[in-house]
Amino acid sequence: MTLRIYNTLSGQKEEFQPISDDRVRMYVCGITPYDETHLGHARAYVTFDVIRRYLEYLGYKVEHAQNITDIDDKIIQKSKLKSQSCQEIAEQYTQAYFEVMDALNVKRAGEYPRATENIPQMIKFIQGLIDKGYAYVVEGDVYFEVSKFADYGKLSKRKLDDMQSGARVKIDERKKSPLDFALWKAAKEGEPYWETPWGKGRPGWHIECSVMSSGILGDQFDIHGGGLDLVFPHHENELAQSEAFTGKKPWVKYWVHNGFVNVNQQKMSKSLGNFFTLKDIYKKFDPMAVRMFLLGSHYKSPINFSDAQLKESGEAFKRLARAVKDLDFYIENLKGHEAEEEVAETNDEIENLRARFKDAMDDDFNTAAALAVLFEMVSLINREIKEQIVKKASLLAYKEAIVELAGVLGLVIVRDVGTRGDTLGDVEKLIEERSQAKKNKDFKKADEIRDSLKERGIILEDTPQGTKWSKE
RNA sequence: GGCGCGGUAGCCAAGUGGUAAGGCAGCUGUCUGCAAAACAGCAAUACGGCGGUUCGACUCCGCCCCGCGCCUCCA
Repeated sequence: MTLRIYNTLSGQKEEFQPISDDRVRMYVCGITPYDETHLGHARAYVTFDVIRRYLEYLGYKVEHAQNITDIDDKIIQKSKLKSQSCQEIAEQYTQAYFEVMDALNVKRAGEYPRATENIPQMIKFIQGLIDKGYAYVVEGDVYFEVSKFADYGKLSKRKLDDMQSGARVKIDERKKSPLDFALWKAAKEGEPYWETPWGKGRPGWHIECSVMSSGILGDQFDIHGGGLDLVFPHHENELAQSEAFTGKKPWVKYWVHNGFVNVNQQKMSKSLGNFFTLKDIYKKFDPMAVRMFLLGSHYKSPINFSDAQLKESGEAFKRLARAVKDLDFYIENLKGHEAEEEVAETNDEIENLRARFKDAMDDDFNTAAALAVLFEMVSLINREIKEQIVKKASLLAYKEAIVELAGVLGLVIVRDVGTRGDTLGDVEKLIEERSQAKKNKDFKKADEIRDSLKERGIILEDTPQGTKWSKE
């Protein structure tokens, strides 16, 4: 099977064929850093992180760029509120963003272009649109004239007439059409501005993505992504600008959009005030529980956030992580070697599971189905350990496979168990003491040791091969 | 009004024209000094409603009901 991706532009799943054979150029709409990163953002960036990881797994070289909108109304507002420069505000929240994303194991993009660092290119781009007759200047503002671009609406499947009748926006009389959108905004008193041929001002929202994506990835590239809420107007407008400017179609081959995170069946959003920041969520839950939660359903479906859901995802993650810890333990402690046929059989099983994992991911990145394959592997491993039909060689092979596939989903299932020598030695000494106590049938003492370690977050489990310990 | 998404066991969630993955929770058993984990098994006889097409639909078609989103800054 080959990879198929749902393309918003065509409204269908399409076979994925990048513009050049061995590399994929992907642009993801990034954040406007004026507030804390919340779960909704996590959904978007985990989605594209998985897409990137899977493409890399398939052997593509992925060029991944993600913008940072470091100048905009919200930032200006916040800057006034906190008496800090826009730059400071943007920088602060950008760093906060990286922190919470790192915890989620989201790979950093190759480039993070900032709007304010690309102003000359934007001016050139806008001037080009004016020269070609797609844009006009009104009192220092520059607008894109939607009616000049025949394909307008093709991404979001809207007709100009439908929109006009339904528009609830207050109409700016200076614009030729209410749908015309700002490429450039004239500066207001006290706002940051840049000099341009048409006066002082700052960029509109959409222009940066057109300019920066093509600046880094070229006039045409493979994947452009973001949340479903960006389809209109943001991406529709970007598309119009870019294709109008270069005359090349399609600007973007595959448009990919992720669904929302809901709270009590409502979209999590800033304006509703029902958003949960990752920083706060991490106080109660492991970031991997969050990742698991996001991976548990298809990236386009709405998902409902609740503590109970995250807890459940955390439990599921633990089952996965435990399986790997167990593998380590038994690789270390299981005596003897298995027959060659057994190893061959293990490799067959792994091949089969790997193929099914790939089938799932090939179907528009079906992480929920891929995860199911991972859990089947866990069951298989646990059963074979229990029945003692596998030994070291098979266990090593299983471990390699499960870490590999979990890695494609960005799940970190192998973790440092605390390598500080003294702590480790201390724990092992206590375990030894407890084993002695158990031998002497001094269960009271044995339980005390187990309880005291539990208070330190260390769980003991007895097995026929000895006592296993792990951190919670 | 326009466009779009969803309604699968107690909960979450894949999926298929021929009687349904996986996870969480529950119950029983095995193992254990006890536990934990794991394993085995059980239970829900799970596919919004009504019609239609078909030998056969949860899966296709039509209508309806319910929930949600976008159309305005938003991942």
